[in-house]
Amino acid sequence: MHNRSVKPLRRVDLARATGCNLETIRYYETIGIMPDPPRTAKGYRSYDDTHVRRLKFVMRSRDLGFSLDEIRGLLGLVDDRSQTCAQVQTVAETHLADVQAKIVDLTRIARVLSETVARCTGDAAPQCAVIDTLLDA
Amino acid sequence: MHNRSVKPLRRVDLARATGCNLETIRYYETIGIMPDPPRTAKGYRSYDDTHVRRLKFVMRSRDLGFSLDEIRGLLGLVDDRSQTCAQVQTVAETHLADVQAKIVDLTRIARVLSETVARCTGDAAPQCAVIDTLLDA
DNA sequence: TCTAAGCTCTGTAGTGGATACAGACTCAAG
DNA sequence: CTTGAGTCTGTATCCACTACAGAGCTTAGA
Repeated sequence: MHNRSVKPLRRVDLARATGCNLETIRYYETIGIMPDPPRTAKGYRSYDDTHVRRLKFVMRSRDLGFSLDEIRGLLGLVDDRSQTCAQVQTVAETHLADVQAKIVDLTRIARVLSETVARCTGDAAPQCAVIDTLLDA
Repeated sequence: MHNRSVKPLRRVDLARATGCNLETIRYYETIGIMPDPPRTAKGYRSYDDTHVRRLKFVMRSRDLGFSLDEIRGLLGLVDDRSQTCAQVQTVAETHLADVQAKIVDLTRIARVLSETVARCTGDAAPQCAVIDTLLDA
């Protein structure tokens, strides 16, 4: 195993390494998603590889639509490695069901919208199929 | 034309007639989506049919996922009846494109999630396909 | 007539998930 | 020694609501 010490990362470096917004890092620290990092003598945050990995985990989870609360749960399961798989599976399956419900909703909305827009004349008339749909009970 | 005067509606009556939350009505008034209604001598809001129709319009629009800003635009086009159809069509088409983009996103997310969950053993093992997916770069 | 339920009013705070900005400070390269 | 890029903190803003406190009013029934 190599033992050369690695240069600590500044906040902007962590942001660049992960693609995360600079301010969001601080936000994640205040709400406990990311740990309070060690500080330099002057009070500057000092990150390392573990922070990069954890933040990437958070961002991939957000990208898959997990809420910060769900991510807190997932991180807890990652940190405390016991009985992991079944519990994680439950969280993921619940989330998947939410996502699928949202897709159903949006699909209905898209259908109504495109049917309605299709009835538009598109001219300068004051009458409009979209407005009619929205006005009709 | 009938000319019998109609009993004015209280806030709770408007809420019940439309299915809108009580507080949301006041919110829509403060942000200008709904007009400031006339008041009784004691300062109570007094609504009529026009408010019911307008609020129903707003709620159907929200149901179709239009933002309050988009709804403000649609209401403007409803109120000021000139050149309506083409403009409304543009708003609706833009919104439809947004919705379709969201569906694509969520579909990708659902695919990743279900593929990942399918690899779960579901047992008490500390190793988990979901976590692996989230950890892997 | 009295009472109790059920409304009304206002202002303000909280939600989630960030993002932005002010104002002061520090660090590194040229 | 200057300049630009970074740091720090606290606080405000966004969307679309929702909730609550604490006061006042109205109305139906006993």
